[in-house]
Amino acid sequence: MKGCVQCAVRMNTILAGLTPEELAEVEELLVHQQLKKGEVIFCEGEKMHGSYIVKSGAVKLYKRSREGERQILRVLKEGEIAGLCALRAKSNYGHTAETMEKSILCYLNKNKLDKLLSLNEDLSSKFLKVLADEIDRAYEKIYLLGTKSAKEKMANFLMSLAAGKDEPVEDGIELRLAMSRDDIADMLGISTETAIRVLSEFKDKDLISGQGKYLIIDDVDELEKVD
Amino acid sequence: MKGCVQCAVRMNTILAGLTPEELAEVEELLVHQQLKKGEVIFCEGEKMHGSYIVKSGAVKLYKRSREGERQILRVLKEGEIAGLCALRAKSNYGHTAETMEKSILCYLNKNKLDKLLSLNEDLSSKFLKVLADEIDRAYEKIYLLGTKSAKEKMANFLMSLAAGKDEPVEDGIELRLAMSRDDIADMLGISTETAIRVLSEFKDKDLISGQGKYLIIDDVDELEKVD
DNA sequence: CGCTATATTGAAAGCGGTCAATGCCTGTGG
DNA sequence: CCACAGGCATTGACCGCTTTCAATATAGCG
Repeated sequence: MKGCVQCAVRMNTILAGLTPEELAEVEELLVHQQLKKGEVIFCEGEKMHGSYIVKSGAVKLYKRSREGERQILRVLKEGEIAGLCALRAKSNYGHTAETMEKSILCYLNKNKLDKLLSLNEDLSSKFLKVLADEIDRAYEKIYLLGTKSAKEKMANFLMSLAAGKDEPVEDGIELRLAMSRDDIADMLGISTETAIRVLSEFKDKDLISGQGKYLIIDDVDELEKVD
Repeated sequence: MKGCVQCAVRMNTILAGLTPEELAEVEELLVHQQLKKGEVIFCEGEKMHGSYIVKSGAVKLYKRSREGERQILRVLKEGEIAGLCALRAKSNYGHTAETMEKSILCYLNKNKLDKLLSLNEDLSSKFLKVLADEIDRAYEKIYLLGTKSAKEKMANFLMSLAAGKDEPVEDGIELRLAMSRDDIADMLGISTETAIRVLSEFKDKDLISGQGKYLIIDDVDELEKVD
């Protein structure tokens, strides 16, 4: 468990910045979990019991219909939190969370989280910012899904991945997609085939190159103008 | 200004439940505004300065692209809050807010709101719940936009309006849409013509009746099963 | 009472989805 | 080490839903 506190301090999570006493408190609240790729952390409709800080790896949040249609709502990376709905009054998870690769998570029990929040107003303030940021991100996604074509969605997706990198490789921006074509399609609200076709078209037009999970953006300017 | 405090108490807002002293505090923070239909409260990209509680009327939040495509993110009714992004670190509104009818708003300056939040942990807790609820709502919308057909979106929209009413009129549920076909289309991420055509089809199939802003859901069960 | 915005309908074109076949890549067992 | 199975990626053909463009109809408003 000591490791959890260590990681809370080192990591760029909302828990960073707590006082030593608070961390001692936190120590009792955190539970480490190591999960393999493809494991379900919690499931839509399941009774809600807490949140999970992603310490390493990646987690996708999604909803699925009875017919199997799936929409990926969000991909969480290191330092982000799954199950924020633990802060709500309602008591069931509204979506499913699943690891996309081997991941380490810190579990925060809801009751203890609530207690911690009521003790520490600075932590509340941080959570408010995290939630408000998440709303903004969600609004942006609603906008993209509601108004953009498949090509525009894909271009936007590739550029959002590129935004993380500040080291433009010699000729372009190198990306490694940590997900399948299927996942990409379900993030963008298009079919897998369309996703693949759009990528192929981008390659034909020399906007991108590479293959499989390793892609290179060769022409950012043109990608921005896709139409 | 006294009226603001009165309304804060009476209204079902997050400000309800504050102690008398806190309300006295709030009194200085609130500013009333009466706006006509179609007035812009704040604009995407504009420097952020505060939030607005909707006291009466309705407010739509939307984003718009350079080409004029518009996506309505959310419609706020009495008691809800526009400009929640005031809680974030970033300093610009991420979307535009505009009244959909004559509305009364209470303005909450950001700095004072922050102060109030730091003074009152219960208020922080309420805001956390409001924000978490909003995230859930946004996720649901992402799911609908990403996976559903025009008909399904419309059916879902009509039923969500019906959900507010508990008095099923003799033969069906009476709805009065407080918005144009254009607005509906931009909420669902479809074209105006498609929105109208879907409504016409529903009428042909006797799922709904009525015209203009007054519609009646005649067959909820069938509407739920729409394709 | 005309004017302008909104609502409605038609026809044609295009984007994206579905179905189907094939290729590719990896892990596994013989 | 190789063959094979299963999953993922890719491409083609075709179809249907949505959009777009255009023409009216209708309604709210000054």
